[in-house]
Amino acid sequence: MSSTTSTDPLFEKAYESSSHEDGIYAAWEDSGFFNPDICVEKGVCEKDANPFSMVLPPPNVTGTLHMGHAVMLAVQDVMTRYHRMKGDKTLWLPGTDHAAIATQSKVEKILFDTEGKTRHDLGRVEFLKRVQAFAKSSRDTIVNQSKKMGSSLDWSREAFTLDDERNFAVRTAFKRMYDDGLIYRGHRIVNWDPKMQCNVSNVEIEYKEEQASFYYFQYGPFVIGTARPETKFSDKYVLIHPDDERYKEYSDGDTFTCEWINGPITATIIKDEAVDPEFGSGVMTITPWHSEVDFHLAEKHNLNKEQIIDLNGKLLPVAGEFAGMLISDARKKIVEKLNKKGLLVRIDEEYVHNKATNYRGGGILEPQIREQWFLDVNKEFTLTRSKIDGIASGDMVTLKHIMQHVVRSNQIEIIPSRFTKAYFDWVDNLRDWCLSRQIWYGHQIPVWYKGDDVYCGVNPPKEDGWEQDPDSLDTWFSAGLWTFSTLGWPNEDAIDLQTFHPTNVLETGYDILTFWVIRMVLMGTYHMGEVPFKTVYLHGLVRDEQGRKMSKTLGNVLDPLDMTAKYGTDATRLSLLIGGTPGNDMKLSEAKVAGFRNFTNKLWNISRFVLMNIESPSKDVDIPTPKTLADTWILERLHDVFLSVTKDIEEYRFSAAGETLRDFTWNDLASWYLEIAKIEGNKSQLLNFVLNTVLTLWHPYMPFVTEVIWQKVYGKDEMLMVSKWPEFSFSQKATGFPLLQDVVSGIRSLRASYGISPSKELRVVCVSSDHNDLFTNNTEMVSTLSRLSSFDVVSEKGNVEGMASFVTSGAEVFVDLAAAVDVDKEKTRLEKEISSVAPYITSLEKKLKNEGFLKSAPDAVVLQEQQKLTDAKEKHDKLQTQLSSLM
RNA sequence: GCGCGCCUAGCUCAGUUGGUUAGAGCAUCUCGUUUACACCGAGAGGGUCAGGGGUUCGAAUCCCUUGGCGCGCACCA
Repeated sequence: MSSTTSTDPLFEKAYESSSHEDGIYAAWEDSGFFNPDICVEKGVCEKDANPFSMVLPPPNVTGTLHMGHAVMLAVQDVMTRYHRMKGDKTLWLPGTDHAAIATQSKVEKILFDTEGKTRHDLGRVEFLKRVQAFAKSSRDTIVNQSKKMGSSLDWSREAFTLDDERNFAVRTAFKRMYDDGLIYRGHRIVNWDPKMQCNVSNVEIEYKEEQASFYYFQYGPFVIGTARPETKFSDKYVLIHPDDERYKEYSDGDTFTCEWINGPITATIIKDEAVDPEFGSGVMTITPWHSEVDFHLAEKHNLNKEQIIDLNGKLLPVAGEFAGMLISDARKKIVEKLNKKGLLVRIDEEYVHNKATNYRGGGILEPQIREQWFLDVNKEFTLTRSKIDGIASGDMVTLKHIMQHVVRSNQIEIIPSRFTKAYFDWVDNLRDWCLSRQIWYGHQIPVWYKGDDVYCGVNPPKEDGWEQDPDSLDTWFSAGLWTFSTLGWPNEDAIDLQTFHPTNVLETGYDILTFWVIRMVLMGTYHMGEVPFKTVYLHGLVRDEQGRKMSKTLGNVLDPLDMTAKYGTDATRLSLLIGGTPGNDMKLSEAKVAGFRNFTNKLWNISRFVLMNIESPSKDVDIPTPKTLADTWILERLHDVFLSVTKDIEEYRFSAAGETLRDFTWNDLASWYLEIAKIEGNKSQLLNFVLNTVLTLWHPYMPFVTEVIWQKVYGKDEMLMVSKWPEFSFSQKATGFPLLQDVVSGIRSLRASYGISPSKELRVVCVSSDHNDLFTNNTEMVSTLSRLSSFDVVSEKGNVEGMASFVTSGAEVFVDLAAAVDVDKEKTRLEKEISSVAPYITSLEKKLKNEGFLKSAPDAVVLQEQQKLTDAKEKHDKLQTQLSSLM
C-alpha cells in the first residue's frame, strides 16, 4: 500500500486510480469547462477562437456500454481535449439514440419474460410508457459510464433522438422532403419481419448461412428448382433464358397446362436474361409477392402478383388444404403431397443459401408487398440553398448525386481512405429508402388522412376528423439529422448552429458507415445545404485475444468498467488508443491493459521524483537555458516529441503519437535524463519545464493521472484540462550525446556478458581523437552511469593489455575486467562483431560502385551511404586491431 | 461472383511519399549496485517481412500471381 512520508510530494508510492478518478471528473464538471460558452466566459478561449465541434455517435438506449463505445469515447476525447487545450472553441456533444426497433424489441422481450405479456396486452400508450422508462434508465447508465471513461462531453447540450426538440426537427425535415416530392407512399416489396410485425430496410438485414433442402419438381414439361415450395401455389409463369439451347423449342408467351399442388394450372413461358441457365435446371417459376427479384421481373413483364403468405408467416387460402399453416410446418407436407403425385424429381440436401434475418431480434424476413413511405434518392429537385462547392443554390440535383459529389470532391474526407470505396459502392447502388416502420416506439409519421385526403405537416391539421398515420419512422431518419438537430435546427439563426456546423470530425466505427454516416450526408446536405462534417474518421472493432467478436454468449466480453476499476481509466484508454491503426480491428487482452497500468504508475513516479528536485514548482515556468549537454539533449528531444505528437494528433495518428510519448517518457526521460539529473543536480527549472510539458502532452490520453498530479502540485484552482497546449521553440543540438549513450551501453553490455557484478567498479580507457572534449567534460556522468572507478580519456591507446574492448563511432573503449577477461571469449566476441560488419561493408561498397545508384539516387542518399561506409570501415579496422592484439 | 483488408520476432502490432544492418510493447533468458518506481533497473536472444515472379540503382513498401485468414456487397428460382 502507499507510504506517506513528508518528503513524498504526492504521498502515494503507487498511483491508485480508483481513489482519484471520480473526484477529478466531478471537478471538471463543476468547472463548466466542458461547455465552450463557459470557456469563452472565463477566458479559457477567445471569443472569436476557431470552433472545433464533434457529435458523439449516440449510443442506443438498449443497454450498457461495451469496449466499442470505450474506444470511441477515448479517441474522441483525445481530439476534444487536444483542441480545447489548443484554445479552440471546442464542443463535443453527447446524446443517446432511441434505436426504435432495437429498443422496442428489447422491452417486448423483457415484458414477455417477466410478465408473460405482449405489447398488445398493454396497448400503445401503456407500452410506450414502459419503453420510455426503460430508455431513461438505460440513458442514465450510459451517461455514468461515459463519465467514468473521462469523456469531456458538454452535458449541458445533451440530446436524445426522440426528445421534443428532435421530434420537431424530424417533423420539419419530413415535411420539407415531402413538399419537395422526395417522400412518397407506394406499394413496394419490403423486408417483412413476421415476428416483429414490422418491415426493415435493406441495411438492417443480416444474412445467415444455412444448409437447406433444394427441391426439383416436375412442372409440365420442365423441371423447376426451388428452396421454397410453400410459395409455389399460384406460380404460373415459367422463366427461361432466351439463349438456353435446351429449351429453344419454347417461345416467349407459350402457355401450357400441368398438374400442380392443388390441381391443374395454366402457365405462361417468359424468356428473360435474368435467368441463370447454370443454376438448378435453368428454369424457374416466380413469386412476385414474396421475392424482390421476382417483383421486379413481374413489373417488367407486367405479370400478376398474388400474395401467398400472410403477415404472420401463415399460408393464405390460395394454399387450399395448407391454408393457415406456418411456413415451417407446411413445407414438408407440400413436398410430401407433390411426391405422392409423382411430381418430386429429387432433393438436393447440400444446398447452402443465405437466410435473411432481422439484425435486430433475428426474425426470419419474408418479402411482402406493402404500402410504405419511401424517400426517393433518384428524383431531381431544386436544392434551394447550397454552400456546397460545385453545386449552386437553385441547381437541379438528386440526393444520390449530392452524396456522390461531396465525397468525390473531397469536401468530406474519409479516413482511412480505402473506405471511400465502400462509401461509393453503397451510394452508387442506393435504392429508395423505406422510411416507415410498423412499430410504436419512434417518431410517428407526420401525415394525416381523412377519406382520400392526405395531409403532411409539422403540426396536425386544425380541423377534426383527421387520423394520423400509425407508422413510425426508421430510427436512422432522426439519426441522420443529428449533426444539426442537436445544434438548434430548424431554427436557422441558432447560435450553436452558426458556430458549430458543419462539425469538424465524425468519429465512429467502420461498421456504421452505411447505416448512419451515409444518412447524415444525405440529410445534412439536403437540409443544411452543406456537409455535416469535414472528416470521417473510422476506428476498428475491438475483438478478444483470439480475434473473435466479443459477445455475451461466448463469454469473452471485456467490460470497460471492470478494466477501469482494476487498472484505471487512463490505462484502459491507452490500451485502446495505442497499438492499432484506423479502420483495423484490434485485439484486446487484459494483459495489455495491465501493461499500460504499469506505465501510468511510471509517469506517476517520474513526477514524484521530479518534484522532489524542484524548489518551488511553477505552472508557467519558461524554457530554461541548458547548462549541460544532457540538458540540451533532453530539451532537443522534448521539442522533437512535442512537434511530432502535435502533428500526429492533427493527422489522426493517435497510436503513433502515444507511442512517441511513451518512448520519450520511459526511455529518454526516465532511464537517461533523470539518472543524469541525479548526478548533475541543480535542475529545478529544467525539470519543472519538462514535467509541465510532459503532463500537458499526455493529458488528452491520460486525463486523470495527469490532472491529479497537476492539481496536487499547483493547487485545486489550477486545471490542466484547460491549460495551454505547449508552444515553444528550441533549436540547439546535443550532438555528442548519443555517443556518450553508446559508450555507457557498451560498457554495461560488456559487464553483463562477462557476468561482472553491477557493484564492481571498473577501470575504462576511452581512446578518441575527435571527441576528447566531449568525454572529458562528461567523465562523471559516464563513470556513474556505468559504475566506473576511472574513465581515462586518451588520444593514443597506451597499455591496454588484457582489457576487453569495443568500438563505437568516434571512440575505442577498453574495459579493464581485471582477471575476468577470457582471451578466447574476447576473441570470439570480436570476431562475431567483425563478421557482422564485414558483409555490411561489402554491400555498401557494391552499392557505391554501382553507376546506376550514383546516377539515379539523390545526392543526399549517396552522401549518406558514403558516410556509412567510412564509419563501418573505421569500426572494422579498429576491431581488427583489437583482435590481433589478443593473438 | 465482385470488392476491400490482413499475413512482419513466441504473442499483439508499428513501419507515412520505395533509400540505416527491419522496429516497439508483452513474453523468454541472465544479472540486480542505485530508496522516484519490483506496476522497477541493466543486459541478451529472437524475423528469408506468407510463397513465386516482375519493375527499379535500390522493395516489407509499387505491379502481377499463388496460397491462407477475415470482412463488405451481390446472388441465393
